[in-house]
Amino acid sequence: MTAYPTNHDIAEVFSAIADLMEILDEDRFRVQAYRRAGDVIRHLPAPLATYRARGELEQIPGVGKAIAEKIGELLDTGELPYYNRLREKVPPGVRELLRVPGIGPRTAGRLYRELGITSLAELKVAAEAGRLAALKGFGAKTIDSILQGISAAERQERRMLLAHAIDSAEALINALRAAVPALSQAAYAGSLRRGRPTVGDLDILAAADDAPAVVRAFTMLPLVARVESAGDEKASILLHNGMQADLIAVPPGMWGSALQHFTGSKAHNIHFRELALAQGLSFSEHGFRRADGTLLTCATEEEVYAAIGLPWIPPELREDEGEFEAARAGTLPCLVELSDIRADLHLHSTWSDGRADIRTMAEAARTRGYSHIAITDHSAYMGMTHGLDAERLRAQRQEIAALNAEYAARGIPFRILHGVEVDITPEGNLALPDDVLAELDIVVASAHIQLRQSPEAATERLIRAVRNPHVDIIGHPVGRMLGSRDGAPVDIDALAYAAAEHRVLLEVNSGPHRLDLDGAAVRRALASGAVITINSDAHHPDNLAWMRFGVVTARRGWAGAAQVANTWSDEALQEWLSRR
DNA sequence: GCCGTTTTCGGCCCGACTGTTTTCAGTCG
Repeated sequence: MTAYPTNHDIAEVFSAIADLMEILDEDRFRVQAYRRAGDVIRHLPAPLATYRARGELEQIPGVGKAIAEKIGELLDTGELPYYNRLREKVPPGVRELLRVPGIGPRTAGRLYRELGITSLAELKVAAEAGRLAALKGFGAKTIDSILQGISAAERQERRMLLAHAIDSAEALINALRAAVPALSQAAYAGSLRRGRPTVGDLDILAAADDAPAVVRAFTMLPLVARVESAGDEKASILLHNGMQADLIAVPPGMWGSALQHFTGSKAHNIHFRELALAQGLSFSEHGFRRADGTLLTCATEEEVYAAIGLPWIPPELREDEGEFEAARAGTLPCLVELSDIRADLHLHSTWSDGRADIRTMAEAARTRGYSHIAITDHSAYMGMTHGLDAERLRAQRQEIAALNAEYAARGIPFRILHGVEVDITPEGNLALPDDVLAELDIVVASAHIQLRQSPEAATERLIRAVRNPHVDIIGHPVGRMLGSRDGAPVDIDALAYAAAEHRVLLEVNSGPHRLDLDGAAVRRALASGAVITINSDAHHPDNLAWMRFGVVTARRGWAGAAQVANTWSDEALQEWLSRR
């Protein structure tokens, strides 16, 4: 473990504990407790060290006295004796057997105890040598499916980006609609509908009077490479592009309950069903089962939530992180919508590393109905070969002024703000002098290099930038790249307090690899009084469409339109910035 | 191990699908 155990590191320990306990067949509710703690910690907006410093560890849902103590041990020593004792009972390699689809904790435990298998490689050898057949209950089909599962696990199937998942899901739905004209409704659900930054598999829901026929048609689509399982209402398939997709088909009258069930999250559904049970209703994807055995079906999600006395909850909020309490109290937020967006305040052009000139980018923005944009090319700094210095910024200013004059002359209500994306050095200085920044309409300050800093250094770096009187936006604040690097361990609360005090906007960068800030951080930042801006960071006119991913991310952070500066008019933005 | 509009003790969501079974356990979402 690194010098600063990240939330991710610690979450991984608790997930591993849950897996090992489950393999050892320990109490399933204790297993569940560790698993939940791992999941919650993995998505926390601030470093665990920050929670502990404030004595707030036990306020984290799913973290009680015992787990809080273990977090403390991990933060202080990077070690956890309890975890080490488990690893002595079950070699860590046994855990990787769980990655094989179809192998769960019971099977993994038996493979270890009865055959001494302690890794994927050993499992493969044993399966190919026919040694698995010696186990009671292991028939030819089971062994065959394990062999297939091993190759799937070996392919290291990664979670896919939200943007790619949406493309595939929409293609799949279109294909299904074409194959089944009688389809009354079809939609994607799951983590994709909740807008998570990455998605493990596609969950497709379809409604038709003859549901089994829809399942059959689904499994026969040309996009399908292999059928994993198929019944009367569900099927699981592998697409040629490597993605896995699940379908649920229901009669139209059950659309609401099925959509709710299949959208999740798991934690949200468990909480929902507990609330239903408290009212004498047992809920499943088929509807509500009353105490007398009768079934209450729901054609819409609104009916599902209404049945237990709640308003409809937007999918982006369904993580069991307070949405039920807010729904009951009538305080659910009115979330920002893509149609609220009037500006994009972080765009590049061929003046630095963009692929289109300023006019092209501006016209793309006008096509989207925006009223203003900011052109924010890179400052000259280490590694940025085409970055702008003071002289080129002045030349760029003239080009933008000419374009604005042209729009005004043609009576077009559209304005281009002249900005820059200036680098924040590791110490928190800016790569351009103050007098140059003072000439610009708007300044985005971003860190691009040396992101592996201590929590203190990473936070101080950004806060120093916030305190610069010319900085208006902190771009992609933590600097994560999905699938390749974690973000800097920034204390979001501290950053947001400073941003609120100095009237600096925190960015939700909509780039499919970034989505930074993420939803949890947005929520935390808004709670601290900060205002955000959702920007595409487009380097090509097509990239302006990324805005939808940023909006979904902000919605996951409970953001309303008023808290998003690029939903404001140009005049309102100017007034807000000028009052710094 | 966590948690509280039934509870500080006694609960902890629900059902489809599969394979190998004569009635069900394991896995998955």
